[in-house]
Amino acid sequence: MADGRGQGRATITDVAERSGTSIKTVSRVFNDEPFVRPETRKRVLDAAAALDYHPNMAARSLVRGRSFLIGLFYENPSPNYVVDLQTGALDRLHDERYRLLLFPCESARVVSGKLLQLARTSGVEGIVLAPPLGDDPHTVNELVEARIPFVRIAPTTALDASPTVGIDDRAAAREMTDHLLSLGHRRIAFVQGDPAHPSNTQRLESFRAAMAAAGATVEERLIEQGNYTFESGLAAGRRIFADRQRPTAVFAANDDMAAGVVVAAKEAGLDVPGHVSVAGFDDSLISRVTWPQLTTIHQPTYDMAHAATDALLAVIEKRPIKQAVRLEHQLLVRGSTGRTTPL
Amino acid sequence: MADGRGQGRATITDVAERSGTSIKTVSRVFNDEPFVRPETRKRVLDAAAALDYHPNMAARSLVRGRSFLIGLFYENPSPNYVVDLQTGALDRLHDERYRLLLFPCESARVVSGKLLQLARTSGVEGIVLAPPLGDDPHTVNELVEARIPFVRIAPTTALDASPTVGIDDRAAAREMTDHLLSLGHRRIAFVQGDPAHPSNTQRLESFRAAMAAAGATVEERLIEQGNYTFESGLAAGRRIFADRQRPTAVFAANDDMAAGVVVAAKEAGLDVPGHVSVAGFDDSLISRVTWPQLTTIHQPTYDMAHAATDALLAVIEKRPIKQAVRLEHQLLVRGSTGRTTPL
DNA sequence: TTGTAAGCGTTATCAC
DNA sequence: GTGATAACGCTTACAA
Repeated sequence: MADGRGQGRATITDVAERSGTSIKTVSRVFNDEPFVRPETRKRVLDAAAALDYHPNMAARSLVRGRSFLIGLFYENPSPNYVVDLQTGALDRLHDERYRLLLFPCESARVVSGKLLQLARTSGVEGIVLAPPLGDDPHTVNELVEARIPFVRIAPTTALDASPTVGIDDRAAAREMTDHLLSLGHRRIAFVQGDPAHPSNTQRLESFRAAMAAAGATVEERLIEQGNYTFESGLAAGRRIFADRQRPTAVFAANDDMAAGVVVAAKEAGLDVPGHVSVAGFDDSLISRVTWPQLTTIHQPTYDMAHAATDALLAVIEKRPIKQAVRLEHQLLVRGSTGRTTPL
Repeated sequence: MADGRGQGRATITDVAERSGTSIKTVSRVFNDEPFVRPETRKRVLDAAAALDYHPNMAARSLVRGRSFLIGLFYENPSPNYVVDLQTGALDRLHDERYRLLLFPCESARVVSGKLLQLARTSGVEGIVLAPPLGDDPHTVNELVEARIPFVRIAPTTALDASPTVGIDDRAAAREMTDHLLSLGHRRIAFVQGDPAHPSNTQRLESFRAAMAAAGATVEERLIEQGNYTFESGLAAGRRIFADRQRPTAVFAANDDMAAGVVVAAKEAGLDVPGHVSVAGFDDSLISRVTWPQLTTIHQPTYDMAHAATDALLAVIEKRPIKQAVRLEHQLLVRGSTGRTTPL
């Protein structure tokens, strides 16, 4: 309005003119700086409102040398998990000046070596790495060397390379295994996710340890391979149940795969949990959608993302931080596990 | 490096110096402008690579008066749908300079009147409105008046207020109803989502019309209310099956609710589809996770988001556009529907 | 308590 | 083909 450019939004100069002050004063008002007389402040605010003025983020970013952009990198194929993650981060960012940029790394769109480059190009000030990205040594090294602030969710390696937020995966897997053992199961199958994914390995190892502690034998042919998707769980379940010596329980490293196992069981004419118990991990939405609902481990994904974002902002703003935040998990016993009924 | 500021990223000036050219030339190279001799271009590129130079988005945005930010507004509570939406938009933006900003509007975080303000504050250049946001007349009016480019996915009202992308909801609902009718069902329940959500209304109306056309009676007590969530479908299913005169088929306005209905059926000791058929809408991941898998309508959510984003970029860049893009839907007959077996 | 002036890293104008 | 130089809208010394 003040200048002829019809389309143009009002600038700080327009507000200064209209309020009869200087741009510096307007700037002060919009940055909540002290030393502005209340009435001056009001004049500025009124003018701004009348002009529908909003500070130009680009200009602000430029002069401060900051982008106010946070990158969330994830490669989890479960939409439930992803949305929890996003919501946690977004909620923490609410009311902050920061914006969230999404970097879905599925389908190798982002190869290991590319992450840093992507971060650079997009100009993010900091990064939240969701599992399993936080366990890629190459990526972690690059990030450390580039001195880009980053926080990892549920990493299992190089724990001091960055602040971390997570749960106790081993304890959780042990609790689940103990739960199955306590129901009388001895022949238990395990469906793992990506074996290169350390948290998966932790769950598997903890499963083995708990089995050993109970004097139960882990049969290697019952350790199946999946990749965290529902489909991979379905395939694994089919293989498991094709065996004559089928297990009486299956523990999958996440809910999506466990849901697949449940469907495979149904296909094979097996009742869950009558003929076979199935346990998952994550407490994602899908665990409540199967029938029966899945016994699982509640992972506070939302809270972890929230806490991770919180920690990231602290790093960026050079506030004191906690290097490792450990959140509570919870064993949720639902309908998919029970005592075995002989066929 | 060129300047003493240790942390600072290389700037266009650094590249110019190192390559023995001027900043204008560097700018030309990075904007693919013509009139740069190949060897000069190479010198610039080499210098940039050596300096790990990346153009500063803030400066670029400032001088061009553009933010390169696109806003995706949605309020759908289904993570599967949301992720499809995001992925479609993100994939279209890939390789473009634009970035995607997420605006989840659930839980009334964004009230109707606030959307415009949010868009202004965040400086987005354009907006993709996912259903049901595109049917809020207030929002649509505001956006039109503010002259902010926006595209709506699957709106049902004010179709010429903006470019739109969608499927033929009425035809889809009719096909599904006909499918159920063809299986011999006559007493069919319908679980609707938010009644204020026109696409829901369209589905319901089309259901009524198809029923009427087949001479089947729609029983009002069998029109149940949900809100698109799994839980609401579960609740609706429980109410439906509590009735002595239960229907032989249930048509839910989306998959999440249909999945809830399936679980309610199981709770009631009913076999699906033996005792009751259940149909959904969307072909979201959840439809493949239930057992049996859901008969549903494939909504190309990913493609719609992709096309909507594509249209939005066209609007922003003032390229010619198609005002209405209609994508194909598909009836997917899976295990959850079949002929009724008398109890 | 308020204002002036100097940049921030680009792109755009217009000479050369 | 190429290069000075002026914006872009804002924050931040530094004055007043």
